[in-house]
Amino acid sequence: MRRTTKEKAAATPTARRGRSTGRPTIRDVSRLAGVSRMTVSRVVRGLDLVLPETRDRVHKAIADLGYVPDRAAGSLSSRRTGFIALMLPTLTNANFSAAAHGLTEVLRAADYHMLIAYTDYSIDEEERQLRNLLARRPEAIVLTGWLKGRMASRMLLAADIPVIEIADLPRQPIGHAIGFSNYEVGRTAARHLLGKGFQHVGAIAGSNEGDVIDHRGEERMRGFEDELRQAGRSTDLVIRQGNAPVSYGHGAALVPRLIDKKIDAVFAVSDLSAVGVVMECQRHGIRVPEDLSVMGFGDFEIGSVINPRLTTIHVDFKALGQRTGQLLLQLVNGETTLPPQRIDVGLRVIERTSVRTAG
Amino acid sequence: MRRTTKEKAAATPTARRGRSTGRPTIRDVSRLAGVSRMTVSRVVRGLDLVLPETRDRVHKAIADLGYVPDRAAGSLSSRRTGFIALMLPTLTNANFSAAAHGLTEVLRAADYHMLIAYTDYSIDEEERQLRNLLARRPEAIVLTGWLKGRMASRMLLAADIPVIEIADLPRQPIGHAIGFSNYEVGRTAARHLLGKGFQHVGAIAGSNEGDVIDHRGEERMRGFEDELRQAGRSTDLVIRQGNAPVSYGHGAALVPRLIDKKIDAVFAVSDLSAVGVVMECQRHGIRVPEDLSVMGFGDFEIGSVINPRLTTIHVDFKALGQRTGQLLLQLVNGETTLPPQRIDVGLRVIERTSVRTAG
DNA sequence: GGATAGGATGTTCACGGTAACAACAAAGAA
DNA sequence: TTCTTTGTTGTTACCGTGAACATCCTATCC
Repeated sequence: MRRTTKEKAAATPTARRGRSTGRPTIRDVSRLAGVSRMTVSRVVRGLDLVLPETRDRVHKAIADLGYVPDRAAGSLSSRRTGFIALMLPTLTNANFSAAAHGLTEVLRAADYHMLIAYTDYSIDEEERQLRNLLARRPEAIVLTGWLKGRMASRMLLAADIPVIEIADLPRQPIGHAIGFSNYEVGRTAARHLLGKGFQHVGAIAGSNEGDVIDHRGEERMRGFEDELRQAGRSTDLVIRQGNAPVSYGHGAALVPRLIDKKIDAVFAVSDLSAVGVVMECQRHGIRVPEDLSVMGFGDFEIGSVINPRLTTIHVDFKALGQRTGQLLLQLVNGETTLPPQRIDVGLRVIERTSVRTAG
Repeated sequence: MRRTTKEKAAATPTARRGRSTGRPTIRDVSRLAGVSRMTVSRVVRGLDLVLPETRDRVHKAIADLGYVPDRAAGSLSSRRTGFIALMLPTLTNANFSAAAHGLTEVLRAADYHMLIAYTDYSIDEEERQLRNLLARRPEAIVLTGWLKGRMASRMLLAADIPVIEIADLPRQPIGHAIGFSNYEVGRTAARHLLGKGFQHVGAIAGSNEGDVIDHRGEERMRGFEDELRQAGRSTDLVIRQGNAPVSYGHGAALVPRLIDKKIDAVFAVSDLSAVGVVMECQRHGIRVPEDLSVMGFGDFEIGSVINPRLTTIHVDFKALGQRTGQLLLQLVNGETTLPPQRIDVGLRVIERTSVRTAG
């Protein structure tokens, strides 16, 4: 020790004053190591301004006490929380969790922590969750919803942090946007099926009633219908029924109506629903794709496993998450002057065997 | 205003001193509403000690400024962060995310926020992630792994917060435990298949090599093998191959070996792997269950959709998450004297049609 | 030898809230 | 009337850390 610190030592180290808990703080470490709190702080943050000998003494004290720095206190002082907020409709969708996964991967390396909230497709939850997230002072926020509320926008504005909207590319982005067009997904699906020569092209999606709303699915249907109209076809075979999030059961339940309507090719709003259709068809002795062609969206793993393998539309959600992470890092590391980015990660049809060539 | 506050007003409200950012703070609200910061704090927390007239004035100021309280600052002072930490192996497993979902649901109502970290089945990540979590000062922590490291235990101890281990019931719980026995899963599966009269009973699981380890799957295999031995059967037909987390491809890839070994009933470590087996069998013209009976674990939704529907073992992960949430709330609300709980949520065989009755 | 530069460490104060307690007014009790 | 109680609001002092700046020491240079 080159110098004696003037930091006052408590008469009894065990005597805790005020509101403090029993957890070791930076002060305990500093006393044990015989240095100032600031020196400990420097060691903890790996600032490399400290003599190796001192550093080792501090590290030993940290290990002895099982000290873990309090990031809440740290961020209060430094104005950097190391949080990135992420708002999702649900955790139980493989594509969203793939995006979250890609995001986390990139940010983890930079010592950022994702703060995840999800709304279960409920609009009311959105504002509540947003407030909760912002209260943690994230350095940036990633949204998947279409934030509508006036109060929500006000809060986002006051928060004054970078905003990235992912998954669906909004027409009027709040800040940056990385994703793809669900509208184009619908158009692409319709174009693909029409191109195969089908006469009775239908689609199945959830209906949007009450508080639970799936904008993304509805966008896909809009695109699908527009493409149908443009080709001079009727949109009567587009069926909306059941609530988001749709799953296997959704598709299975709609098979009777598909038969009723004599549909020969159907686009399902999600691969899960499409798989449900295929499996239910097997039970009814309806051959896929001979009697009914089925196309999905999302390229969920299960689609590539079933018989026949599912034709679908692929979007690389993990890459989407990773790109978001990279942009995020640029933004929080000072490149605040970056003009609003709008990145379309695109989509592509994966042709497998659940769609035949007709006519 | 009944009294004039002595809180010093800045000469120029816009002039920011020190390190502060542009975001409105409780002080800005207090000035605008003409009350003390403490009064604002009471209104924000809904403490109902404030005159309605004053409360309204404060609410208006909050709305005007778009003020969102800083929870980091609040928790530093109150010693309550409102965080519950959750460590998972992965987010992309439907059962784990169901548990996370159930947990979040319960805690959300009590204004707690889940802080999620996941390790991707890597041991090295575990300690790093644990440190990151503890740095946020969660009021309790929920673990799914088997924490091994000495340092990890030291940190957990120093954190001095309730610990709940979920999913797998450990032999020596650190604190509380809610879950089921993966060992029993294996035994139950073996018993079920043996009870059906099969002669060549096998199983497929991941192998545990390198840093990536799936304790849970291995436990199931241990139980399976023990039951086999106890029945005087050979365990030669238990195949370990591929890394956790296993998915559809795992099962599909192992079908040739199942044929090779003339296995007539197989237990897959996970439904996903089992579904892979079933689908691949269809491609090879192997009939399920006539030629090969298949049993899975986890009761994933897809299992109830495929043909034939998958016989499996069900554990109610969502309920598991909810019960964890309820216990958590008891623990953080003062019931610290609660003796260590050990709750077995049990498991049950779901008989469907992928397993036949033999001999 | 004295001035200067730079490395290692220390001190002070602010970050944005809240616990604890104090102060004061109005209403009720003795 | 005076004392006590109750309800509302304010003041003070922290919570644990980091930014900014200060200080001390050693090495180097002319």
